[in-house]
Amino acid sequence: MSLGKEEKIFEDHLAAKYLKHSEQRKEILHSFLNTDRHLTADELYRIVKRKYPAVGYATIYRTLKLLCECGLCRELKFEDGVARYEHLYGHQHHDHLICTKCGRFVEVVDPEIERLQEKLIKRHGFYPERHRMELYGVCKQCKK
Amino acid sequence: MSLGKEEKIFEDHLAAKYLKHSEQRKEILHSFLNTDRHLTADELYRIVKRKYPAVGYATIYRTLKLLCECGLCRELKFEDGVARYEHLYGHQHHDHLICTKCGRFVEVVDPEIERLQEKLIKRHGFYPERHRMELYGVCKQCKK
DNA sequence: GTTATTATGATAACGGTTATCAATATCATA
DNA sequence: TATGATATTGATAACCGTTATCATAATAAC
Ligand SMILES: [Mn+2]
Ligand SMILES: [Mn+2]
Ligand SMILES: [Zn+2]
Ligand SMILES: [Zn+2]
Repeated sequence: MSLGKEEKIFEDHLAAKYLKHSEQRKEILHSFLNTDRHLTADELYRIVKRKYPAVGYATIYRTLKLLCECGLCRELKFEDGVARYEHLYGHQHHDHLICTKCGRFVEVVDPEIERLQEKLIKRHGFYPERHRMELYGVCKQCKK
Repeated sequence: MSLGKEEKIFEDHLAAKYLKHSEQRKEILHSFLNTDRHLTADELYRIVKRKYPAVGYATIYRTLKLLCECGLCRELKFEDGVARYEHLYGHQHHDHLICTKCGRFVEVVDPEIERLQEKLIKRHGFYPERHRMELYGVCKQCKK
C-alpha cells in the first residue's frame, strides 16, 4: 500500500515549514486519501467529522492548503466557482469532460492538444505555466 | 455604425419576454457596448454611474443577465472566480491566454485545437456543447 | 516538566452575487 | 391624457464559500 509515501511527503512538508503534527491533520490527510476525488471542502469536512466530531471548517481549509503546497492535492474550480480538491500525487496532469445534465465527468488527456496548447501560447511570446481546459456536453446516459 | 443592430436585438428580447424599456437599461447597454471588453459588474457599475448616478448594483446585474440571454454578452470566469463580461455579438468564439504576473490577456482561437477538442469529447460518447480553455503563463513584457 | 511556538475551533468578516420589498416608471387601453 | 395592471428600480439584507481573528489548547525542543 502506498499511504506511507503520501504521509512522508506531508511530514516532510510540515518539517520544512517548522509546523507541527496534529491528530486533525492526520485524520484529514487520511480521509482525503481514502475518498473519491473532486471533493469540496464541505464534503471533506463532513467525512472527517464522522471520525473527529470536534473538527472545524477552518482546519479543513488550512490542511487542504498544506496538501496543495506539498503536491498531494490539486484545487480545481469548475463553472460553479466552488473549489474542489483531487489527488495529485501519482496522478498525471489531466483535463475534464463534464456532463451539463448530470455532472458526471471524465478525466482525459490528449497529448496532441497539450502540444498545440504549448505551441500556441509560446507563439504569443508567453512562457507557459499551466492551463485549464473543460469540455462541456451531454453524456451518453443523459442523451437518452 | 452598428449600435442599431445591438439595440434591436435587445429590444426584441425585451419584447419577447414582455419586459419594458427603461432609461437605466438603455444606459447600461450603451456603456457596455462603448467600453473595452472583459468588464466586471463593478467596473460597469462605475462607468454607468458617471452618467446615471442613481443607478444601483442590482440593476447592473439584472441587465447583464438580459444581455447574456439575448446573445450580446458572454459571462467569463477566470481563476479569481469574479464574473467578467465581454461582447459576444459579432465576435467569434475564442479562448484566452493570461499572464500570471500582470493579468494581460490575449484572445486566441486555434482551429486545430478546436477540432481535436470536439473529437475528444465525442470519442467519450458526449454530445459536445461548449468548452473553456485558458492558458496561463508569463507574458513577454513580464519576463524581462 | 517548562516554555516557546504552533494549531485549533468558534465565529466574525469578507467579497461577489442574488433576493426582498416598498416606491416608481412604463405602456396598453380607454 | 388619465387609468391601472404590470414591470422596474435602488437600498439593503441575505447568501455562500472562503478567510481572518483570537482566546485556548496541543505540540515538541529543551
Ligand atoms: Mn480530475
Ligand atoms: Mn475575450
Ligand atoms: Zn450526464
Ligand atoms: Zn504580463
